[in-house]
Amino acid sequence: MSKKQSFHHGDLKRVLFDVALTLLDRDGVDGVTIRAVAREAGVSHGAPVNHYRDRKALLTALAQRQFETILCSIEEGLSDAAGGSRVWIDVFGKAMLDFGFNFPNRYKLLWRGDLIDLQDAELSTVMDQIYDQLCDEIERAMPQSEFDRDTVAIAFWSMVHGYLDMRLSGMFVSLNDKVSGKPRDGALLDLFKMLVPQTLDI
Amino acid sequence: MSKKQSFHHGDLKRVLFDVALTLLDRDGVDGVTIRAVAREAGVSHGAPVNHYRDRKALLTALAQRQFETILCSIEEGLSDAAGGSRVWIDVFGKAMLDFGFNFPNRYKLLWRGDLIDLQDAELSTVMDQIYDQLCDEIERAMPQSEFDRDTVAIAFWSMVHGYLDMRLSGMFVSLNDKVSGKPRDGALLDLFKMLVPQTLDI
DNA sequence: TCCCCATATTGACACCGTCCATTTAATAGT
DNA sequence: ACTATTAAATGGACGGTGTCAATATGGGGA
Repeated sequence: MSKKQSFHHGDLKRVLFDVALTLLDRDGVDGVTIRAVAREAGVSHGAPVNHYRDRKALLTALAQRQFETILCSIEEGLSDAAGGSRVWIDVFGKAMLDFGFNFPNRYKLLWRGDLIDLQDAELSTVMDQIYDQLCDEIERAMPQSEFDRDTVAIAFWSMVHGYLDMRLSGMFVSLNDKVSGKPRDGALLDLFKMLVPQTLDI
Repeated sequence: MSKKQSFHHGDLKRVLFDVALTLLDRDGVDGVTIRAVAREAGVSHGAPVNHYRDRKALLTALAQRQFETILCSIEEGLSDAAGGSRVWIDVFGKAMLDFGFNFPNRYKLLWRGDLIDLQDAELSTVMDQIYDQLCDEIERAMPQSEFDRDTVAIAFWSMVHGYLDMRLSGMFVSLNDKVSGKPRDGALLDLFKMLVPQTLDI
């Protein structure tokens, strides 16, 4: 049996993870500090090191889990709407945009290469899975085109991520006032969806 | 005349700015700390507050200057290559990509909405100038299209920024190995350039 | 039952940003 | 020319952070 549970605190690792996620949502990544997490979990500031080597390891675990969630959301969307050739744009786009707008702090963490460990095996695995899935769908949708899958995938992901990053960092708000509420969430996807098929002969 | 120069240190404000920029390039934004800048400038850690209210003010000044540089680069590019209807894609794209790859730490600072003051008047002014210039060129290139200027501008800027952000944060490197050196710098621009004119009837 | 060892505690160190009282010295006013 | 004003620089303090090391604790395997 051996419930793999420590002595002092049930399993502290899970508690630390959950607390960290709560703090991330509430205070942003700056609020996810080793000491704050420990405080909120009711343990001393030195306790977490037994479960997460350092802050970067904790944040990496958080990020990895979020990528997993996104991947699930994508797979779910793909299986639901199996069909048309341009579905991948909606599925991937919706998965990313929904996640980003619903959990801005979690989304922003995903791209803080300075705070998470990009060499982490589990993290890069799930990122690869998302990217490969995207490429597969593109390949399936347009077998032969003048641009290879990678270029289309990167262009698409770049646009979606760039849009989210600019929106979530508050840049658009401070740009021209005209832009503030301008881009209907799906506008960019509509644009990309109309652009790609016509030129890349799907 | 009153050369507007302080007593102890020539003009410390300029020195602080220059030192901060050097540290930014060398150590990233995390290295641009009030105390480090003061140390490098040879003054006490309390001195900078007389010229920059706090760290955010210093970083905002840095960011504002970089946007100015980019704007100049764009205007220069536009006046040089006055002509074709798709020039704006190359000019804006090249300006952003060149700046981003040449000064990755400076570029990344521009989008750290948590570290700079987005309400700053001078900062938002120059950001508006860049955005307006982009919209003007789009308007000039395609007077009537089904998508308004703002949508095209945001789509384009989103793609360029997203690409840069993902490259500079090291994400692509850790993604699929196939992607590592894959996207030739101009590939995305070529893609966008080929996409837009065909659909949006320039 | 007893001992081992993973886990938790506590304290230390070196940073950081920010505020404060104090000292400095350049300039303005007489 | 001398003084008063005032902006600018100093040094110390406070509370916060990450990380490390020494110590205490107690559950499970022998």
